[in-house]
Amino acid sequence: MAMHCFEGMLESTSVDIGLTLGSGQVFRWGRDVDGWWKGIAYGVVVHLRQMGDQIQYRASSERVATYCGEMAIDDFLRWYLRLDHMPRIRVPREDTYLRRARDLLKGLQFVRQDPFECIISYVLSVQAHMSLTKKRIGFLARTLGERRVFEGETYWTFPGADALSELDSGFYRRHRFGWRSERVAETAQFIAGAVRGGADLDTWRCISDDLHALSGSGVGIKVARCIDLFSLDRLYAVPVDTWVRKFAREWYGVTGSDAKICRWGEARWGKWAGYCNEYLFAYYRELYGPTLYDRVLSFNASDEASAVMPFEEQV
DNA sequence: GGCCAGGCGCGAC
DNA sequence: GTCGCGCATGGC
Repeated sequence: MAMHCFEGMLESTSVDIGLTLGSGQVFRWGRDVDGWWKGIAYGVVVHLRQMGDQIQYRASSERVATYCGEMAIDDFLRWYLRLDHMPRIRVPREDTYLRRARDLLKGLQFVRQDPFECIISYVLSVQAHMSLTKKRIGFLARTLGERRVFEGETYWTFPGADALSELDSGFYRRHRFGWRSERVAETAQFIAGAVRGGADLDTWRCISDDLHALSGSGVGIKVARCIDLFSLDRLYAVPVDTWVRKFAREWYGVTGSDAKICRWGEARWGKWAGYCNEYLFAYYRELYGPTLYDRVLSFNASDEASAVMPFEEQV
């Protein structure tokens, strides 16, 4: 059961691992007390540590299957962390907030999340604190995912669409997912039906767009933009959440519906609007919300498996 | 104990 | 197309 460790080094002149993995875009990464960032993505356990311009890695597999095909682990990590892509964001001279935010958060990159995991995660995140969302995602992984033991710690992969689609909304209700229950169940089933035989990036984009158009999926404008930005290479997307509403109003005098703020941001910043919005979002939250230090709790990979498995109904 | 969370969906206009 | 409101749950 214990897995071999594949190690190596990656060049990274522009990406900051802590800013990236601690930004809140991913739910299954954490920083351990030993200084390593630990997580599981695409079914592979990965440990990362930044050492200046280099990133040291340890991984549980040397091959990784993605929607872009199978990759060697170092190619995968360069792709996943988007190490070769850090666009130079041009800031209008008068936009002092964005300039400050960009200078402070230079190195925050968008990870290429697994689209299915990203969709389910953000459907679950609706009107819930990140800590609770993380718990729910972790619960799904422990009950339906595959067990991976790496370096003495237990991890669980995120379940596939076929596994998740076996659950009905009653299961989620019983496990106190609230009104997200019907939406997660419907969405998982929709995706399971749509990805038979695999899906590439274009297919995932169509699936996400369809879910957004489909009422009851739980994919509204905000969740759709998160999926776009964090897993579908649509780096122009501007997700509008409670923090974005605040900085839009207080710093730019923009008010109104989320859709209106979204259009404003995407029109204002153009091609790389996702970066601009994320810099401002993270900067504002750092000033007025929980800081990065507060949010990055010590890592706990080895949560006990749930005593109640989904198909062992205990009433 | 009240307020809020990386909002969505539905029914009125 | 846009606005207002109800919604389950748990953290703080």
